[in-house]
This record gives sequence, C-alpha cells and structure tokens, in this order.
Amino acid sequence: MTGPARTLDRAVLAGPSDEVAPLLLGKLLVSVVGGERVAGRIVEVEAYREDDPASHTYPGPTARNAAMFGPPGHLYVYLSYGIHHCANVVTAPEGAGQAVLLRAVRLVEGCDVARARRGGRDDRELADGPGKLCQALGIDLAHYGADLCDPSSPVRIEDDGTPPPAEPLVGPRIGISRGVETPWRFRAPPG
DNA sequence: AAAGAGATGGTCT
DNA sequence: GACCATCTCTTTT
Repeated sequence: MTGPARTLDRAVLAGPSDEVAPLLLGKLLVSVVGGERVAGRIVEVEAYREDDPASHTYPGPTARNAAMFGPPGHLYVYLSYGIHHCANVVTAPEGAGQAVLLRAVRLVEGCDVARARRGGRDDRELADGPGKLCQALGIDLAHYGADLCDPSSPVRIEDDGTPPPAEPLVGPRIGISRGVETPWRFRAPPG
C-alpha cells in the first residue's frame, strides 16, 4: 500500500546502522540537482559502525568522517579511489559514528537525466553501484552533510508508504578487506 | 562468463 | 608512501 511521498521520518534513522539498513530498502532517494529531479528506489545497502574495522569511523573522528559522527539523517559523502563518489545515510545517536552506504537504486523518475549523466548506458546499469548511483543522481561532495529529512534539501529520502521487503537478502559486504565476514549487506529480492 | 588491470586523488601513517 | 566502502575496458576461458 502506497501513498503520497513525504520526507522520511528522522526517527526511523535513530537506531544502529545494521538495524536501520534493511529499513531503508524500498525508500526513495531523491535528488534535485541542476534543476533536474531524479528519484530511485533503494534496493541495496550496507551498514558500517565505529566498532567495525571496515568503517571509515573505526580510527576515530577525522576531517573526512565528521558527518558520520554527526546527527542522524544527514548525508556522508566521500571520494572513492579518487574517481567516484559514495553516499551514506548517517544513523544512530549523534556521536556514534555509524552510517548506511547506499549501494544501488532502481530509477523511478528522471531516467533520461540519469542516462545523460551516465553516458547513455543501458537503463539497468544506470544506478546499480555506489559510484554509479551518485553519478546518476548528481551527488558529490557539494552535498556533504545535506539533511536527508528536509523536504527542501537537494538530496533527500522520501517515503511513499512502500514497506521494506519482508525477507531481504543478507550477506557479507563488498569491496572491503577487513570485516569481510560481517553480514551487513542487505538487498531487496529481485522483482 | 570470468578474470585482470588501469585510472586517479584524498586521507592517513 | 600505502591504502582504498569503485568502475570500465580488455583479455582470456
């Protein structure tokens, strides 16, 4: 059962990232960049925590990870491999250092804009990776710290009433060298 | 279908 | 100076 989309309730993000992560599946990631609105349904995420050797917050607060130690509901963006941007939703109480990496969305609006930004690739490959997702939605370091729960934010999360999948696919995270066994990757079942 | 390598720059030791 | 929470293209089964 779905309804009109409104910005995500910040209370949803108040828990630990590994508990919040599966709840973000099915929510809408929306960007309004350069006057263009693009929206995608979140279908793959990963949780990161301060007590987790794979996390950017594991070594403690630094200039780069400051947003992850900030209040929940804000965006933590970083530059990956000097080339791609990756976007995270900060969770848990302020000061904890936890976030959920947005790994993939299924575009539901602004496909033409995303296609142009991505170099006219096949629609299925427009936003099926953390770097691709940011490119498709136009998310970069300019959006560091953006409030995802603010309806006027250039990057936000909307809830149209679609419930998270009852049985998300769960497994180890991808592309990391430490904490490889922790099953904190969550995917919506294909369909 | 799978595996390998290069691109490219910020961050931290 | 090493290490990346990646992507794409090329080469090899």
